Amino acid sequence: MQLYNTMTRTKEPFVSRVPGKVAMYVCGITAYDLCHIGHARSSVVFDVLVRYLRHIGFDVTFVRNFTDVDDKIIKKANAEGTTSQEIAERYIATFYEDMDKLGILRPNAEPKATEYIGEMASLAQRLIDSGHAYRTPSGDVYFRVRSFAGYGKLSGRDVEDMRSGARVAPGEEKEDPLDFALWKASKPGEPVWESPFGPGRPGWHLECSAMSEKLLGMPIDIHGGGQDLIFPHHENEIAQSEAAIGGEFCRYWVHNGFVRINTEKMSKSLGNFITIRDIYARYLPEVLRFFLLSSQYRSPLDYSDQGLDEAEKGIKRIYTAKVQMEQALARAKWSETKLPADVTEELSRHEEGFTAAMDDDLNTAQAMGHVFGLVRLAGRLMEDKTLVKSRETAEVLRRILANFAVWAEVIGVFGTDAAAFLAELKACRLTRLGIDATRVDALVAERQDARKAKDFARSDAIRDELAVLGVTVMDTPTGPQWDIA
RNA sequence: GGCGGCAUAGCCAAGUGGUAAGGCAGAGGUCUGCAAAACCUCCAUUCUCCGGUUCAAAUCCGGAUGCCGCCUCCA
Repeated sequence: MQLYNTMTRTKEPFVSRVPGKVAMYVCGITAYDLCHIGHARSSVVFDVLVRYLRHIGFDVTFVRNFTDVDDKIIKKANAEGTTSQEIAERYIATFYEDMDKLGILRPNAEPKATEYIGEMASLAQRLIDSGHAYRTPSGDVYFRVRSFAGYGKLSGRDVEDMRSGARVAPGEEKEDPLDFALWKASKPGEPVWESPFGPGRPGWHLECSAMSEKLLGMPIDIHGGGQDLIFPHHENEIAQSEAAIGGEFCRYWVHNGFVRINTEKMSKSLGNFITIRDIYARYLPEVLRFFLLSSQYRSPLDYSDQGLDEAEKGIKRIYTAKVQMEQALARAKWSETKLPADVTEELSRHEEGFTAAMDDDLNTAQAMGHVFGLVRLAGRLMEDKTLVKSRETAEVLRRILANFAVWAEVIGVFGTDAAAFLAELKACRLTRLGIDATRVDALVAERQDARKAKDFARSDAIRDELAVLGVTVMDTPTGPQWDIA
């Protein structure tokens, strides 16, 4: 497959370092607050990448960390009069609740920074020994940015340009304003660990370097995260790791685009974020997942209720088609009517199209187009009163359902039982729209009585009444059914 | 100020040289007592604007305008 590599700014054929195996590391969350839709997007994108790599035959070892020691965690802990550990545990728990519902697979390893303090300290020591880092009188350890020739290669920055930037103020004991902390000397009210350079805590960037080296080995194949991590976080990781190991740290850098709100980046600091829970209060998790996959992962994605409504309709249509196909296949007797030749052609076109789209830098938006292509094809066959009875149609429908099952595994959408999903969706929408199901049932029953009595004026009046409530009634061979308009 | 990205129909969104996927909404039709779902048909001679390269450009180059991101914690 082709993957866009931030390092080279081009799509490249993905070739793993060890044939058949992929070592992948994604920056996880700093556990100090509820996750927002931006976290959801990042999680879904890399979840799909892992699923797809496995689908095409790779043995993927996927590591995603939790940052559980950090300024923001400490600040919150002190504000609440509790420990960093308690704060981190609380938000790791909410992370799992939100992400499990979104269908995010658990990684092979989920290291916490605090579990790898020793590895971090020893990495810092190696950098000191090789002259890439230095201690300050107060006990901090800084990375000497100018000692690493490749600094800036990921983010496309030039060290000289950055140095002249007026906004970089020199730290008290830094040799150079660009240097960044590997170890911070202990301060009152902060968690503290012993180290060869005295008591303190690790700097943020160090954990990913230390943990990926320990858990995956160097170089790793894929390193992922949001675009906002490119600088300084990933740039600093490269500097630390490559200075320490004297070789390449990571082969493919993959970054997802932002979720925006009113065309502005959604972020904690801007305060314009919507939590995943806010969405779950109104929409099914699968609707959110479908929405997040409706555009290519590198493009910005504008959040809107309208976008979620459209995603909801789209996914409903797919599940409705699944139910209809299952029903059509329940037939006992089949005819030998032949299908037009172009049916198989179209089927193959969408099957190949889906794979080609996913192969092309995980183009889920395009892949989804092929899903709908098959939905339409199935609908066309089932609509035709002659073809629907054909044995060949049954074969095509089975093949479409089989494709859907495989694809559902890959993108993590429309894989659950169709009837159950539609029932859940209906319940969700009833709540969201404030519709009283009991009252609707009563009206529908009353209308059915009127219909049996051929009192169509009365039956239509009730239909109108239901329409005002936002409900449409469908008369089926097995009796009336209703749904939200 | 430095670096980078994006601009496709009413809305969302694919498409990186060969003549505009898909979804939502909308219009007409089939079906239906009426509807709904589903299906069929229609819905961008055109891709922000201006130049250029080419037999051929939404796609490449130059310029303009607008929006966004990174340069500080951030998925």
